[in-house]
Amino acid sequence: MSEIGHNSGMAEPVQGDKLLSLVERIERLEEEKRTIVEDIREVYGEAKSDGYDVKILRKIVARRRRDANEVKEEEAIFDLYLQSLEMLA
Amino acid sequence: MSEIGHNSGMAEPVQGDKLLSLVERIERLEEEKRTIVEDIREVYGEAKSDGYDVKILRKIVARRRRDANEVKEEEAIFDLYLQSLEMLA
Amino acid sequence: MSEIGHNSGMAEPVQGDKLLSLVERIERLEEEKRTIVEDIREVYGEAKSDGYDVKILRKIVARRRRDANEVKEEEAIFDLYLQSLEMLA
Amino acid sequence: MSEIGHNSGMAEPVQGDKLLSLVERIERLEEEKRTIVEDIREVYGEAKSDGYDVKILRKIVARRRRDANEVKEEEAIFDLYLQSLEMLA
DNA sequence: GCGCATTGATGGCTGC
DNA sequence: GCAGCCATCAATGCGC
Repeated sequence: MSEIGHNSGMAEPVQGDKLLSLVERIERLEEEKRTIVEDIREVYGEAKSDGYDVKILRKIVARRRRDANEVKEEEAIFDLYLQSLEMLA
Repeated sequence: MSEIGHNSGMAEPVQGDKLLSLVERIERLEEEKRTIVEDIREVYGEAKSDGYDVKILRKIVARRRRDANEVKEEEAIFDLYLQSLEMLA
Repeated sequence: MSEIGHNSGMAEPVQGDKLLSLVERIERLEEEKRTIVEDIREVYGEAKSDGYDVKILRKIVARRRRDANEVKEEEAIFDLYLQSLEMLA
Repeated sequence: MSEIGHNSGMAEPVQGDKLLSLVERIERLEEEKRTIVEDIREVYGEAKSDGYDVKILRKIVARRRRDANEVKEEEAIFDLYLQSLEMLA
């Protein structure tokens, strides 16, 4: 077989383009990501012109993110307990 | 004035919510970004199940990105040279 | 044990000073680094007084560095491909 | 004149090599810098094998650096005051 | 004082 | 499953 990628199935159309397709999907997504990142930067820029201290603002956002994660963490543990209890029931 | 942020203009409604508004816009964008990042991971995962070597695939993507950047870079340098020359004119 | 750091061996003299020793070695190296960085800045300064456009000069240096890295990169990718092929053998 | 760089003086030997010379001096210094950076990394690695928490260690070093800078800062201000006083003397 | 370039830190991925 | 590595992202410092 001339393709890289094991291709365990049989009889596939356009199979040779799979790699290119994957690459292009990734590149498309990376492009979107880049856009978002720029948008975020712009919001920080706007905050700055509003007189906010960007560095502190970043810390606030990071803190809230961390707090949110901790909440999820707690819930995950809580769920684990629940499951454990259910197993014993 | 009781607000952080200099607020050089006058008579703004809901002005105290500006900070919160900024934070929430950022958080919204970060959420979108997280989604994209997950999508990218999924595509790599799909590539893997197709039998592609993810590590190499990443290198390929990185390489193409670098090539594209290089083109831009070249143009930037070219422009710089032009500017330098104009200064001497 | 009263020390931070596990210290799995036995019978060490001055063992409590290990942390300080590490910190000081790092600081010494950082000092050296700072010197080098200043030297580099000075060379750019000299270039500037010679009439060279520092911004462009930096680009040139960066470019040469990148080219060198690219060679290494190519070799790395080449090796990766080899590995992938060996796995299929 | 065929050189970039104004070269305001006169009659210089090897003048065309000035650019290359500058670039090479910079590259030499960057190489040294890279070595130092590696050395620093190694010390952190050693600290790690000694059981120290690298992240915290970095914070300690950063803190001490900051403190040292602040001392210098103070001294600089102090010197400024001195100068000011001398001017009035 | 701002923007840019470098440098340091964090988090995810890979290989043992 | 965890440690080491790499890539990304924030932060500091410099030059204009």
